[in-house]
This record gives sequence, C-alpha cells and structure tokens, in this order.
Amino acid sequence: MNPAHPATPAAQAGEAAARPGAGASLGQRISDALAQRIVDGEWGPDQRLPVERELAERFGCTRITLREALQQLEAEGRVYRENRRGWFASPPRIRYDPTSIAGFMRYVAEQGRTPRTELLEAVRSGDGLALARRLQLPDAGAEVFVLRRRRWIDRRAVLLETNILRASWAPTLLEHDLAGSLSRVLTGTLGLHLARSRLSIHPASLDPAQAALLQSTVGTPCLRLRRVNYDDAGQVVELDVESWRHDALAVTVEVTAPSAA
Amino acid sequence: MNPAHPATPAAQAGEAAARPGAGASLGQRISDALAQRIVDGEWGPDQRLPVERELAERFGCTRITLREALQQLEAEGRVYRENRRGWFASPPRIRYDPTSIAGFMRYVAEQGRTPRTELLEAVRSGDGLALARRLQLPDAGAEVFVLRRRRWIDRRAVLLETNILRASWAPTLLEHDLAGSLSRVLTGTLGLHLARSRLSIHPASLDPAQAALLQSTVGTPCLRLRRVNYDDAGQVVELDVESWRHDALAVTVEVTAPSAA
DNA sequence: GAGTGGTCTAGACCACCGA
DNA sequence: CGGTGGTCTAGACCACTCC
Repeated sequence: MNPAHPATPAAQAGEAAARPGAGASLGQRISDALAQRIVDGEWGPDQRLPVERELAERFGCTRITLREALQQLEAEGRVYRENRRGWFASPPRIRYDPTSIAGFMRYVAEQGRTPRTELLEAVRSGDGLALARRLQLPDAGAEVFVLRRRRWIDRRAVLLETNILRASWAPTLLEHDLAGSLSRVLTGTLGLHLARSRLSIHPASLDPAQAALLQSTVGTPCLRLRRVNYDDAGQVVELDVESWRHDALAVTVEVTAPSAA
Repeated sequence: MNPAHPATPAAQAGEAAARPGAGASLGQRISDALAQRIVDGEWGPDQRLPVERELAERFGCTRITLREALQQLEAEGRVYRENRRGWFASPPRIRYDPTSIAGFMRYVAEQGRTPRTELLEAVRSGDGLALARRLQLPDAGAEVFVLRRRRWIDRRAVLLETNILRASWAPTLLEHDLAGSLSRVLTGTLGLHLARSRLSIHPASLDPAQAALLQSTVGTPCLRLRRVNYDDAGQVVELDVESWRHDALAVTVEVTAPSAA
C-alpha cells in the first residue's frame, strides 16, 4: 500500500481542481462558465453581474437553476450578493492575522483597500447581561460596556463586531473615539495591557438581524471569530465576537517553533 | 453619539439571536422549526433525518422549499448531508489548535471521539509538479513526496489532507506508517524539527473530486487550511492543505501577549 | 412605476443506494 | 428494483430598489 513510484497525483491537492466541465450538472456547468468569465475579468471587483433573468436566458435555463449556479459561486467566495440589489464579483480576500497588534483599520489600509468603521451602539450595562453570561464572563453581575460596530472595506459592509469590556478595566472608555481602532484606545490612550487571548474561528451563517446590517440575506454563510482577552491577573477583561462575510477574509497565523513543547 | 445609559443591547452579540419566527419566510420558519427539534434532541448526533418528501408533507410545502430550509441548516452547521443518502444531525465541532503539537489522531481522541486516518496516495514525484509550483515551493524542480489522506471522526469522513514534503528533508518517509500521525513520524521517528509555520484559513467549497471523497455534493461549503512549514534554515520543507467539512471544526488559537510588539 | 431579487408551487425525470 | 436525493422546468406573486 505504498505505491512509491511516480504517478499523476490526481491533479489536485485539496484545492479547487481543473474542472472537466463535462458530465457535470447544468447548474454546475453554468457555475463554471461564470467563474471563468470572472477570472477573465469580465466583471471587476465589486462590480455588478447582469440581472438574473438575463443570465438565465443567456444560458438557456430557469432562474432557479441559474440561482443554484450563483449560490455555488457564492459558496466559493467568487461572488456575493446584496439583498434585492443583485450579485457582485468578490474582490480579493483581506488577509488578517489575529495574533498581530495591527487593528482592522491598519491592515485593511496596508493591503491597499479603504477601511471604515461605524459605531452602531455603545452602552454601559450593569444588569446580569444574558450576553456576558453566555459568553462566560465569570461574574455575571459585573458592569460592562457593550460596543457594536459595523466595518467596511471599500464600498461594502463586511464585518459586524461586538465588544464586551469589563467596565472597571477601562472606566473612561465611552469618552473616547470608538469609530477607529479600539486597540489603539485601549493600549495607547488608556495604557492598558492584555496578557493572553483565546481565539476561536468557525463557519456559521448570518441571522436575520446581522443579514440586515450587512445588506445580505438570512442564511448567508459567514466566518465567526470569537476572542476572549485576559489581563495580567488572568481575569477576563474583554470579549469580542466578529461575523465576517465569508468571502472577505483569509485568517493567517504565524507560528514559531510549532513543535516545541 | 455616545448613549452611555443602560439599554437593551439589541439582544444579539454577533451570535445567532433568538429567532422571532414570525414575519420570516416559509423556508426560514421551517428551518427554525427543524433547528429546534435538533436542539431538543429529536435526532441525535450523526442520526438521519426523515426523508425529504415526508418532511415536506409534514410542513406542508414543496420539496424545493424544504430543501432550502435544510440548506439553511447546513450553512449553520446543524445538519450535513451524504450524497444521495440523506440528511444527518451534526455532532459537536472538534476544537483544533493548529499551533499545538498534537495531531489529528490525538486531539480527536482527547475530545471523546473516534479518529481514523486513511492513506489514499503516497508517491515520490520529481517533475516540476504543478502543485508544488502553485504552492510556492521555491525550487520547482526539487523532488517531493505527495501524501493524500482522508480522515474520519466516528462514522464520518470529515477531512481531506494533502501533504507535500521536500524529499531531501525526509528521505525515508515512505518507509514508515503514514496512516497515523505524520508529525509523530517526522519529529519522533525521523527526529526532524520545524522552526516556523505560516497558516492560512478561509472558507471555500468542495470541488467534484473532493465531494466524492467526502461522500458529499459539489459546492458544499468547507473550511480550507493551508500551512507552509519551514525548517531552521528558513527553507520550505512541507506544504499542507486541509479541506474540512465546515460543520466539523472550530479552529482555536492561543495567543500570548498579543499587544507585545 | 418598472424592474429586480426573494420566495413558492406542482410537477417531472434521473442516478444512485440499499434491500 | 423500489425509494431516495439531485436536478430541472415553467410558471407565479410579492417586497423592495431605483429611477
């Protein structure tokens, strides 16, 4: 069971393979054809595709079949949709290293794109917040700040973020500008320090409220990042939940000496 | 713009919110109803749901509408499908920390599940492999080993993995057992050492070949992890591409001193 | 107000799984 | 070989966007 002779390694390495195109379903072939046109640059980044009925006619199929093809491309991250506005070609993914200090505003700009942050809500809450409890804040009664922000890349809302911070840790937080870099406010202006972070990443989908805020539709796949931040005393001081449009992001992590115990 | 008074924080923190259930589309309401039954334990982990036609009749809708509801649940990671075999309730996600030394076999077992690894292919290749070139192996002519493996959790194939290793780095690789932990062979038996890793994670979808190997359907969303491993001299010695069923995995990362420059 | 995407119906045929 | 999921058709209505 060790065929150690040269052979064609099945032409694929866990990546999208060259698609034969034949033998596949109609929806699949239409999806391939559209993908090719996108690669060829027929529709540039963030540019709108023709209306569904026209594409369906062009490919000689039903709208349902055409939409199946588009949903296929959506899953691949090649196109995205805006609710009732149409389908658009996806721009390149933003690379994001959660272990680095750089915040959203900075790394988006560094990759030649235009970031924007919108503060949706900033409140102080002292009641036994269901949120904090569910997110494992140890003492459910502690006062917290809750920030909700929507972040944009170029013309498109790509990210919803909720921060929950222990109020006693950053008492003057709400007096500062929260539409920019939160980490700059915390570590810069307020001189605070985080000792440790625990990050969790998993695919999920947008609920109705999120979909509305991202101009998207319910059930659109997304990537969910959850972070728990600890201070030097090992106490939880911040929780962070991010929901990204799934085609907008590639998480990268640098690991040094991964085999060192 | 700083409403610093107690208020209800919109009842959601970037997580799935309590779903109102009213006002939503039929497919959405059916999806919610099914989700509730799954939570209630009507169908346990890896257990098959009733056939589509029966569910459609039970909910008084078309099969198309029912399938839309199921695809919604699939995107959320609550159910998965096996090609032409039906829909199944998803078991809990496996938590996986790519920065740790533990390999697949170990962390799956540690979480009370049953791991299995299947070697699909193990070849030595010396030609300017398109793969290696596309994956940025610096000297395209270098001899490499290509491993392709399929990995299971309990009764279900969840992961396709391709490893490309510089042959000169681990010359005797193919003589060892490759159906278990690769890292154990490399760092244990062969005494090799990795200095640095660069990991990239992004949502994607399964191509036809992958779908077939995972008993899945083309276009099923997946999570793609790509890793480039360097030795002490800073040379690329291994490439790793993993395609996970997207409901099977939650990537976790421990970061120490995230704000240290 | 025209036209778009979102949703839904009522069928149908086929490929494949499993008995 | 029966039943399943996968695929596709030919419509229809509605809510919403955009002009």
